[in-house]
Amino acid sequence: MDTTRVDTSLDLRINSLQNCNSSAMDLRRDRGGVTEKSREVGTLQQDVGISVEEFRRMSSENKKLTETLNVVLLGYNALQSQMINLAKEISTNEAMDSRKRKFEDYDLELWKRPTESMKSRTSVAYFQVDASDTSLVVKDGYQWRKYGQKVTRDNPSPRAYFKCSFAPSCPVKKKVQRSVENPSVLVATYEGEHNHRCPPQGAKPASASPPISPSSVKPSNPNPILDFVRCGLSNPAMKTKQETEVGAAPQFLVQEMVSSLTRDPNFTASLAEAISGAMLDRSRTQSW
DNA sequence: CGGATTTGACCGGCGC
DNA sequence: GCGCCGGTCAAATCCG
Repeated sequence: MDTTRVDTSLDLRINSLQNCNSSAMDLRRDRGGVTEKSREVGTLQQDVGISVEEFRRMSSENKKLTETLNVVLLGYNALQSQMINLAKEISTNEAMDSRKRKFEDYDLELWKRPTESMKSRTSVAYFQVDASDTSLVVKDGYQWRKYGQKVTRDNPSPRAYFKCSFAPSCPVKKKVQRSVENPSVLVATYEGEHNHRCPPQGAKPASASPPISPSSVKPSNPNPILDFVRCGLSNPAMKTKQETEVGAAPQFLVQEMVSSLTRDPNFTASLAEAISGAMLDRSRTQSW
């Protein structure tokens, strides 16, 4: 985008304002004398004429800028739809086992229907812990009762199963397992929604810190996993961090997709080409 | 002693 | 039908 034009117009606006101000000051200073006044009126008329002309020029520039912005927005929308189509293709065509495929279809569904999916009952959170810490306890504001532990096939570290301590009145469950990629990270999968507020903090010691950003956990993960925490909102100690994650869930998904796409040199080149092409076409058709 | 945790057994879904 | 696997149950054990 041609930013120099914007800067010029702004400067002109400032200069014209300065002219007006100085003229008004001069008028106040030279109250006596008709010839002085008539000379001043002539100067003011000149200033007004210049200002109207500048105003027209600025309006014209604004119009051009608005049109350019529309072109950029159209390109953005086209790229966004291409991104969604690409995500669909990847999820359906890639050769992977059925479980992983199901998971990605679920992710795609989240992408397509974010508002409905945000109401879904499964969520994932990541907790930074000491790699030597073998306990699978995370500090998420709620009290849990462990009811099982299993070693799963895809992860050598055991998976712990927890129920909310308010069960059976509260049906929420969670699974906690150490990340395969990063042993110092616990992955907590929550199922269901709490129908009560968080118990007071300090009731039960826990080893892990509050949830952390997944982008700092899985920098090499090419497949973004929806990460948000719905519980703990009523707990002031947890509120700031977790509210951020809840609100930023769709934003995080977008950021992950953008970052994974920008890691792709082909996509970056295509994007740069598309934008520069659009800009060049625009500048050719417009008489700047 | 009561609540929480551990751990082996059991169950159901799914693929072959 | 069988085996695999994830999830759950429940008796045993631990701990404050």
